[in-house]
Amino acid sequence: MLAAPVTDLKAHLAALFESALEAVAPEARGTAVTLDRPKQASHGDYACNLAMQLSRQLRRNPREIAAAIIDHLPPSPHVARAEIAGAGFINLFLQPAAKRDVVRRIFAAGDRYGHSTLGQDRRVQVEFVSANPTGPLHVGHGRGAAYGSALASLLAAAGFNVTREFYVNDAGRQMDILALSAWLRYLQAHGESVAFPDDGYRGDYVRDIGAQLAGAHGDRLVRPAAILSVPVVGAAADAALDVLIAAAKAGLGEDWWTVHRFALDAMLADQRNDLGEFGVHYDVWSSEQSLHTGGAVERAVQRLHDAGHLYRQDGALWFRSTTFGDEKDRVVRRDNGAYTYFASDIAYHAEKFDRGFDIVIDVWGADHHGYIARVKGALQALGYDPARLEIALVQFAVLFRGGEKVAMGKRSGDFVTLRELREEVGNDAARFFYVLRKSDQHLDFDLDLAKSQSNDNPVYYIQYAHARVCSVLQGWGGNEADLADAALDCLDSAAEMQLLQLLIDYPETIEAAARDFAPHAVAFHLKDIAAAFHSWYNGTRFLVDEPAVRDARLALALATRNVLRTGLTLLGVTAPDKM
RNA sequence: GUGCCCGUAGCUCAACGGAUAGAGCACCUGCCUUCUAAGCAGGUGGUUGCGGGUUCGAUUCCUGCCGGGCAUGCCA
Repeated sequence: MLAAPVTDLKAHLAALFESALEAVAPEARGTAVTLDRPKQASHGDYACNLAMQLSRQLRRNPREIAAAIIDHLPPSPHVARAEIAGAGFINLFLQPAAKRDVVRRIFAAGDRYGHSTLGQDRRVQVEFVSANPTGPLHVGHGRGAAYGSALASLLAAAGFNVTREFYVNDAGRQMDILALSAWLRYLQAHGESVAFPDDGYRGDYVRDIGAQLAGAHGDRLVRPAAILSVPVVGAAADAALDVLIAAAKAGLGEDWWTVHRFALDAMLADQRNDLGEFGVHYDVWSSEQSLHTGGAVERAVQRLHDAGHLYRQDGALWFRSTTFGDEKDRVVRRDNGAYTYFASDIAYHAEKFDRGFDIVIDVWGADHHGYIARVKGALQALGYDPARLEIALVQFAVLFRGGEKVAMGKRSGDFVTLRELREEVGNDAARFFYVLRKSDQHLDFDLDLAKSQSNDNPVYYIQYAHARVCSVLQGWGGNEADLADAALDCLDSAAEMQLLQLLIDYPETIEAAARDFAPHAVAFHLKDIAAAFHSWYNGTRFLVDEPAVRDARLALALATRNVLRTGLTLLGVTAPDKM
C-alpha cells in the first residue's frame, strides 16, 4: 500500500521523544518513535513503547529506560504529565486545552478537515465496476461500486489527484450475443417467428431494447426469418450461437453495427444511470473496442514480441508469463487470429501508465485473483514497474433475507439487481453496508437489517447523531458562525474529552484508511464518534442559561456534526438534517 | 493437486506487533412532563480453529495441520 503518515500533534510528541532519546541513549538515535492511542483511558492519551524497543540494544531494564526518557522529555505546553506503566510503556496525558483546540481546527478547515497531503498530488487512477455491458448491474457490482467510489474519495482526501474510470467491455463475443439477442427480440416484436436461443440473453431488459430499437428504426432492420434458419448439425450450443451471430451479421450488413451500437448504448445508459442514482460517478468511460480499432492492442502485442516474450504454438500466440511468476503461459492471439481479452487488458494497462498515472488501482472481484500475476507480468515485460499497479480484491457479497441466503443465478434472469437492492433498502443503507466490511472479508448483506428503521441499523445511528445536532442548533436559533470564537474552557467532562479525542483521531483515520485501501475504517470511526456524541447528549443539556457553557457545548456539537457530515460524504452516504 | 482469501463471544464483525481482545445484534436490569428514546446507563457472554517458531510482547509475522470460500479455458 502507500507511504506512512504523520499528524501534527503526533509529530510534536514524537519530537519530544527523539530529543529525550538523544540525551538518554545517543547510540540509539534514529530508532523510530511510534505513538499509539491506548484503548483504555487510564493509559493516557498517547503511549510510547520506545523503552521496550531499546531494552535489548541497551541491555537495560525497560522501566529504567522509560524513567530516564521521562526525565529528559522537554517541557511541552500540550503535555500534562508522563507516566511509566506496564512493562515499560510511557503514557502521555495531554492538557485539556490541547484537545479543545481541535474544535477550532475543524471550523477553520471546513469540509476539508481530515484532508492531508499524503498523496502529494500524485496521479492515481481508480478503475472499478467495469461490468460487461450485457445486462443490468447486480449486487456483486454494487459492492465494487461502493468500495471503489469510497476508496477514490478517500484517496482524494488524502491528497492524491484521482481519476475514476470505468472500462467498458464493448468488444468481443458477449457483446455480439447481446446484439443478437436484442435483434431477435426486435424481429419478434415485428411478428417474425424466430427461435430464441437458450444461451442468448433472456432478461426482460433485452426485450425492452428490442422494443426501443423498433421505436427508433421502425421496420428498417427487419430481415426474413429464413436467414436465421441455419441448420447446425452435431455442434455444441456455443457453436450454434456463433453460427446465428454470423448469419445475423451477413443478413444485416452494416446495419449489424447499428444494432450493436444501439444495444450497447442502451445498456451503458442503464448502468450509468443506475450508478449515478447510487451516487457513483466517473471521470472517464474507457472503451475496449477503441483499443482494437485504434491499434493499441496490436501495438502492445508487437511490443511484447519485440521484447522477446512471445512464442507461437498450436497456431496461437503465447505470452511467456511464467517468466514473471505466473503459473502458466497465456494466449494473447488465438489460432483463429482473434486477440484474447487478456491482450486488450495488456494494452489497456499499458495505456494507463502512458497516460501519466503514478499509481493505478484496479478494483476486482475476488474471483479474478488469478489474473493478477499475468497482468503484472505483462506490465513488467513491457518495461513498466508492476508495483505501481495495485489490485484491490473485493470478496463476494451474499444477500440474506429472513436468515436465508438469497439465490442468485446469473443467466436465469432472476438475479437480484443493484437497482432492486437500492429500491428495497435505500441508497444510504446499501452504500454503508457495502463498505462496513473489510474488502477481503465475505459480506453477508442482511436485507432485513439494512431495511429496518430501528436502532439495529448502524447507518441510522450515525445519521441520527447528525440530525440531533441539527435539531439542537435549530432550537438554539443563533448564527453558527458566532460559535467559531466561543471560549471552550468549560469543556472538561469525560464525555467531552472522549468526543474531542475521537475528532482529533479522525484525520489519522482518513490517512490510514486511504493508505490501506480500507474505507471500512472510516465507517467504524464514524460509529465511534456517533456513539460518543449520543452518550454525551444523553447526559448533558446544551441549551442552558449560562451563555459561555452553552456556546462551548454548541461549538463542540457543531464540530461533531461537520466531521460526521464530511465522513459520511466520503462514503457516499447522505447526512440528513432531520429524521 | 496447486495458488489466493478467510477462520475472533450464540450471530454479524472490529482490533498501525502492545497493556485486562472490543462493538452491534440476541438475552437480562434500569432511564422519556426538559434540546429527536432511530437514544443512553449497566449486566451475562472468549483457550482469537489446532500445534510449533520469531519477539521484551503474537488475534496480527513465519511454518505445519484442520475447516470454509474462490480460482485454476485458445470464455468474456
